[in-house]
Amino acid sequence: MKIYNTMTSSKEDFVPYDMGENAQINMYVCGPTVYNLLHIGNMRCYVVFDTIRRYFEHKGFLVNVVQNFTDIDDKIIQSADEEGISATEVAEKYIAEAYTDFKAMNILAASVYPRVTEEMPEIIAMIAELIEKGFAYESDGHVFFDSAKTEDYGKLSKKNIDDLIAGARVEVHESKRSSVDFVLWKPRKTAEEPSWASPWSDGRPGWHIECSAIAKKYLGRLDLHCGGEDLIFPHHENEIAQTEALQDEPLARYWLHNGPLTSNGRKMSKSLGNFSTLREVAQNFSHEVIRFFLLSGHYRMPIEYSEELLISAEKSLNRIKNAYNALRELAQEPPIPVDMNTLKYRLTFETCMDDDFNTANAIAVLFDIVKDANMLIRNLKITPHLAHEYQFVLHELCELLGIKLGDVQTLHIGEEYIEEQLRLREMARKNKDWAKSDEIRDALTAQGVIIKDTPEGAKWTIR
RNA sequence: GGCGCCAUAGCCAAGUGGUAAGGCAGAGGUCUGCAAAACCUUUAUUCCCCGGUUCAAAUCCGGGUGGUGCCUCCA
Repeated sequence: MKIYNTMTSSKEDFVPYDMGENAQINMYVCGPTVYNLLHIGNMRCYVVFDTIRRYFEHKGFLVNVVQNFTDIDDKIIQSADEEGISATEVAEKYIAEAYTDFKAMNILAASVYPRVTEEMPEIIAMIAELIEKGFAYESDGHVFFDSAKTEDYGKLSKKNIDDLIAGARVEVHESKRSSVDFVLWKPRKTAEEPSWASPWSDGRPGWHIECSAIAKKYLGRLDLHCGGEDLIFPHHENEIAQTEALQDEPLARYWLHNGPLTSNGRKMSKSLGNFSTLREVAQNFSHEVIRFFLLSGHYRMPIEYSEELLISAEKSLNRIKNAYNALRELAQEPPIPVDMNTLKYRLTFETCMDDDFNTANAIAVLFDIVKDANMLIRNLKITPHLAHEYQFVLHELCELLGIKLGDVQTLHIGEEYIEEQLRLREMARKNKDWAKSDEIRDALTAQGVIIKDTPEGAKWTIR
């Protein structure tokens, strides 16, 4: 299995710490700051790493996933002011919304979702240790990490300290020794602001230290550290500096970063304002379509978002669903499991995924299955057992990508109503009243019911 | 200014040395009352441009051009 490691800028063979039977691998995913609904660009990260997690599980690993929630931060305090509620209430609210979105996107639950506000003892202890060992200094209630004390600061993002100092675009905080130093602890600005007691001031942690402390507490040794590529610098670089100042082992063996979702060529972000929340997109497209869309390109490449491209993705996924439904109607449970005829698809699928999780190629394999199955059906070469086998492999490989095929979606009209309308349409068709027949069909189509006329009569499926 | 990444058909997108996957859209045909779904045929002599290496380059090297990401106590 080859994985692209940002640290070495190359694809490497995956070698976990634990190599035994039922080996466990530790995976840390940088989670969201909860001050708003997640947008579809945020979602890409969670979908990508959920897919990777599923694939590791398929390979027989027990995957221990830890994903944090940053539940205290300037933006949360700002949202609280705007919404007239407390920072805690803002965080609670958007954590609940995030769980709803994760579930809707069929993202498997992490082992634990630690919250920054509940990890203060660990965070404060880690800062204290950094000061004690000379890697951090206190100044006026602040604590800063002293970048000059590390030997290889910048190794992940391939930056060097001199360039960073030369390129500094923002006025350096008066208490900092160097523009490259970053904050570990900062005092509260107002008495109302949420704060925690510490040896340095009543305040709260900087953004980077939380992930280091949480990863250390819940995972110890990390096989994989994952996040969006915009986190490489400074966030992940700083995590490395903090953690590796206190231990000999690297913070993580493999660093995985997903590419951005773009809108009109620019990274979708809250600051640019060019974002669509998942909720907004989900009004027009199913979550399966959104997930399929997000996996249609390689995870490290940018993906352009537009309604038009979602429509294209929807049609593509429908091709798979149509074949799946056709197979399901023909399928019959085999007495013994067989995969002689479909083993080749599994093997090709795995070859694609083994190559740095190439979901674009893996999806092409799904279309191979669809093409071959459709041809067998068309040429009446399919047996009930073979139909079952094809249906099974299609379902299983889609499931590996987290894409649901078989689930009936919510309809706003009842089945009895549909059946009744179809009876009326059948009568109209017998009388060759095509206008009436088409009118009924169009009405049902508008409500999301697709009618298909077959020799055995009309059949319906949900769009 | 520093450090990266990207450029493949109308659109999206794989492809890191051996002669351009896949999907969407389009065209023609089969099936159908018409549709839907499906099947068949068709759609890049060529991968941003210019040089170079090689028997062989979309792939490697050099130089351009265009786009974009990061360089904050932003996330």
